[in-house]
Amino acid sequence: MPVKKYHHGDLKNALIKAGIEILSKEGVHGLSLRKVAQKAGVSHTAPYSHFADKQSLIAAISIEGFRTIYELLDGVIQRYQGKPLRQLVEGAWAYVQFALSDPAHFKVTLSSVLEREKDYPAFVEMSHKGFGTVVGIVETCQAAGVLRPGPADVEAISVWSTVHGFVSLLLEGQIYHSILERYTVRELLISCLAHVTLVELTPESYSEMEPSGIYIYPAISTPA
Amino acid sequence: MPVKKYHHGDLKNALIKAGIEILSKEGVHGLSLRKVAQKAGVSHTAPYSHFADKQSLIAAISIEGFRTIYELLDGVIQRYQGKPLRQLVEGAWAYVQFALSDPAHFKVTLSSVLEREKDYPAFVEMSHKGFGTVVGIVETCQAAGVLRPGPADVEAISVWSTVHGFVSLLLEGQIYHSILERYTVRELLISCLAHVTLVELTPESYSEMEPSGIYIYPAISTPA
DNA sequence: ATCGCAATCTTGACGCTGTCAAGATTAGAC
DNA sequence: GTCTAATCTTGACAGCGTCAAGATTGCGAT
Repeated sequence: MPVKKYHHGDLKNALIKAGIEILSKEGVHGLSLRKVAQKAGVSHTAPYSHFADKQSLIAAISIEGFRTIYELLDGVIQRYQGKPLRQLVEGAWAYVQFALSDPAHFKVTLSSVLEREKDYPAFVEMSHKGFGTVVGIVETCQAAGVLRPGPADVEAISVWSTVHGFVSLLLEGQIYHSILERYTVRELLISCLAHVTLVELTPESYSEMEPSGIYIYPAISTPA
Repeated sequence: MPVKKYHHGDLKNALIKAGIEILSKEGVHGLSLRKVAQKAGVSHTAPYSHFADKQSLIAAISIEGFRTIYELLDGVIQRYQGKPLRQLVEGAWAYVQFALSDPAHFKVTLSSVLEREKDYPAFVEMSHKGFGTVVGIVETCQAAGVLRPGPADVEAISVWSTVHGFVSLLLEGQIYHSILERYTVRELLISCLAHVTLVELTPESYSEMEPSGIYIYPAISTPA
């Protein structure tokens, strides 16, 4: 633990971390390179030794977002070995949880402030890794008769589109009180997922068989 | 047609129009109040006579986006009277077309740069109107046995989530070449929609019965 | 008709932003 | 121990959103 050196030692990661924190607290609007630098205790141009420009820092933050999603999904797969439907539902739920617990980070990661993804191969790689995990869950579900047969990547797009669309609309306030008064977010998610599954899936039928969910992110209560 | 007066006459709408154009050409990053003002031929603070701040202009631009979506959906309903499945598929397709033809405007409209929607009642009203149209299509489809029975607004969320999620992932580059090489965007959309419908729906079965589609927005070819 | 007011638009300024140029500091290879 | 490249700082610039003050003008009341 160095006290105060000219060379920071691990400034790059410190900047990414500072950026994610500012994003969480102040939203995408409050994220500036100068504030990130200040938070890391360096001058306002120090970031340029590690990032070509602001976009490049944002790309790094997006990568961390995808890494989080990947790790959440991977954790779900481990936790529900041999239970394809649970992997599907809880994987989707973990995705929603992440989005609701850190909306700004989620938006930056997937609703991307980031143009020209092609310039950031590390970003592409990590997002591929995340998609690959979804495909894996889909394949497991197909083998178990939970999802339709067919090309797993195409099926994965349908599944991911549903979940991602739902959480996007939710974050953008496009799902209104008149609905959120009657149903919890989890029930609505399951209602969406019920369309893609071959087996019967309702909030009631699923909740009967589910254990108390333990998640990294605290449950977000439905706004009244 | 006034030539050049001190008072513009219809500056508010001119600013909205200029904003949408800049958005289309330069993306959300290139949208600044000063540039919008310049494009409308007024000084850099003139917009403040019509909009409280930048957010307020963006809200107006979002409203126009929702209006466009609403009109597209309404046009589809008119064009396919008595054909619920077509209303569903072509409505979704129109949504995708708008998003692909003007990604920045679509993103601003629905992936919203706009926080605190509550401060913009006109925005809320127009987005409600759009959602109401979706609910209408859903009800028609339910009556025809094309969609599952149940609360139409909940079903509408599932449908809209699927379509919106698909187009969002597409715009963010999250649907990869390995898939887009094999399928057109329209086929992938229909594949997603097939999950929500009760009737059989495949790109092949649907395309056999579809007329050559005429749309306001030109078809976007699938990137090779 | 014109007076006066309120709406509209301009000029000027402020602090904040991303980015570039030039120089200071230091870690690590030889 | 010296040299070099990586790292960080200081200073500057234009563009941004926004506020304050003042100029211009359309329009209703008189």
